[in-house]
Amino acid sequence: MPELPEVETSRQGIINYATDKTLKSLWLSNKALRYPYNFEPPIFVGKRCINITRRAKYLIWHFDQEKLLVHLGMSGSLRVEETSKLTKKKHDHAVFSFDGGYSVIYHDPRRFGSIMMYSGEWQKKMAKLAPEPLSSEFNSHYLINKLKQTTRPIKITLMDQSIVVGVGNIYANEVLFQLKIHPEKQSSLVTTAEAEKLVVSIKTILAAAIKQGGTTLRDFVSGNNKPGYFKQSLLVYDREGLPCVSCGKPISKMTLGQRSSFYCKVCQPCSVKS
DNA sequence: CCTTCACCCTGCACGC
DNA sequence: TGCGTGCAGGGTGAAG
Repeated sequence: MPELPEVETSRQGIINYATDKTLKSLWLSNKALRYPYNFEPPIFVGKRCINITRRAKYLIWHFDQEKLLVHLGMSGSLRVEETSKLTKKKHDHAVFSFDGGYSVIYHDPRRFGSIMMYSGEWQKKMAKLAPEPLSSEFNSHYLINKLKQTTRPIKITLMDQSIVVGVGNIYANEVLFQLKIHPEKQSSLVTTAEAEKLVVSIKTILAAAIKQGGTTLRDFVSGNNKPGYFKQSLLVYDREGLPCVSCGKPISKMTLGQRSSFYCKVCQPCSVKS
C-alpha cells in the first residue's frame, strides 16, 4: 500500500523496535520477491541495527557493517509483533527478530517488493534517484526546468522517478485535482505559476499524509495494522462517477501510462492538452 | 535521447 | 456457489 507517506509511516512504526537492537535471527520464506536475494541471513544475524532511514520508497536498514534495502512494492507492509507471541501469516516473507523481544515482519502478497543487501550495484542505482519531494532540492526552479524537457502528460512526468521520487498514482491524481490541471496536459506547457503551485502542493499533501499516518502507528504493535491510508481524505482518487467535491459533476476516469487517472472534466478542463 | 509497453504476482470485486 | 474477467497504490528493462 505504499506511497511515500506509507513508507515513511512504516519506518516510524518499526524504528523503535529495531534501532540499537541486535538482530537475533532472520527468517526468509522460500518464495522469491522482486529480485533474488543477494545475501544469506547469517550476514546480518548478530549485527546491531544502528538506524533505519528512507530514500524515495526504499527503507535503508543500517546495521553495524552492512546495510539492507527494503522496498514494499505494491502490496508490501511491515508489522511489529512480540517475538514470543509471533504468528506467521500467509505471505509473510521475512521475520527480523531483535533482542528486546520484538520482531519486524515483512508481508507482501504480490511479491513486487524486495529485500536486498545494499550492494555497490544498489548504491549506484540509489545515487541516480531524483530529489526527495520534501527536500529543498525539489523546488519550482528545478521542476520548471524538468517540465520544459518533455512533452509527456504532466501526470506521467510527476510520477517519473527520475524527475521526483515518491509521488505515486494516488497523490499525482490528488495534486492535479487540487490545482485544477488536466492530467494529460503536456508537461512543457505547464505554466511557471502552475509549476510553482505543483511543488507547494506536492510537499503539502505528502507532509499532511505522513502526519496522518502517525495516528495509526500504535497499531503496528498489535500486528493488525491497517495501512495508514486515508481514503476519506482523498478528493478524487477512486471516485469515478461520484460527485466532484468542488462542482458536483461526476468524476471521470481514464488510463494514462497504464495507470488509472481520476479527474473532473469541469474543474480540470483540457484547455491546453497537446 | 525520449516514450511506450509488457510484465513480475496474488487477491479481490464484479458480472454472469 | 463458482467461474471468468479486469483491476490494483511500483518499478524495470526492452523495444519502438
